[in-house]
Amino acid sequence: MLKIATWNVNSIRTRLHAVDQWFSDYQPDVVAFQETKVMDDSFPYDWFAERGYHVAVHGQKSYNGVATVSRTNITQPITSWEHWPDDQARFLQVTLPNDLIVINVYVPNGQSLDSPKYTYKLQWLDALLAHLSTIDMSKNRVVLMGDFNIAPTDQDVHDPEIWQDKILVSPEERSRYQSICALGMVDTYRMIHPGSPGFSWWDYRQAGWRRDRGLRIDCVFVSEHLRPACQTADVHRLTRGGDRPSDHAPVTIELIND
DNA sequence: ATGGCTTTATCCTAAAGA
Repeated sequence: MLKIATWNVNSIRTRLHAVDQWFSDYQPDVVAFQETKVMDDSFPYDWFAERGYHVAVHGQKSYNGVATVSRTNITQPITSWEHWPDDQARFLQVTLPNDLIVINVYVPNGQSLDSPKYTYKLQWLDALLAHLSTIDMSKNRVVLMGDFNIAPTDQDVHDPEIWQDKILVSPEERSRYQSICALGMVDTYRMIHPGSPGFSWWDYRQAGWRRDRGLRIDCVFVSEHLRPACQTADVHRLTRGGDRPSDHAPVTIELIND
């Protein structure tokens, strides 16, 4: 059994105490981090090496940054797309033993519907879709996970009226989310918990956590080929109530026969 | 109507996040 997680930590160096607590509790095998906010040469490699994890990073200064850690060896890291070069560190694909492809994404936030950052977000998602379309999801073992910055439906939003016409819930964003599914990828949390909100993010402001005003924007997809192997998916929301927490909680799946 | 909180850096003010 393989324990796989995605977690937007909002600075890996500032959050190492929370990472330490959660790794001790859950003992994950593979973790995709987003918003590491650190250049590659300053990543806390030693912390992970001491605990038996291999590390692949794609970082940048101050903003963004993704990293994938695994108890097993990591090969074939890919950090950019030839068809759409991106100067922000938001994508990291690696291969694990048994030809398991693990794709870690930090989808742009977009800021607001009238912002140039929104245009960039939609273009970024189209580039991701172009990349995913080159992989046959019915034949390959693929995990796609990260902070998608999209609440796929109103079920994933604490108060859809408040979020009406805001970023993260627009038809254009949701359409691209559906396009990921149409390529043969399964939204694991929603498959296993069709009736639970499954919020993974709560605003630091307005007592968002205490009032449970959250969104489900962090997701683990598996390829159709892997669907039978995934029978467990969870949001580890208690991390959000810990000491100096990230505003995102880890989202996990467990794969059997691995 | 605005901002609330948290992090980083060109560090006490601004930008970005969602």
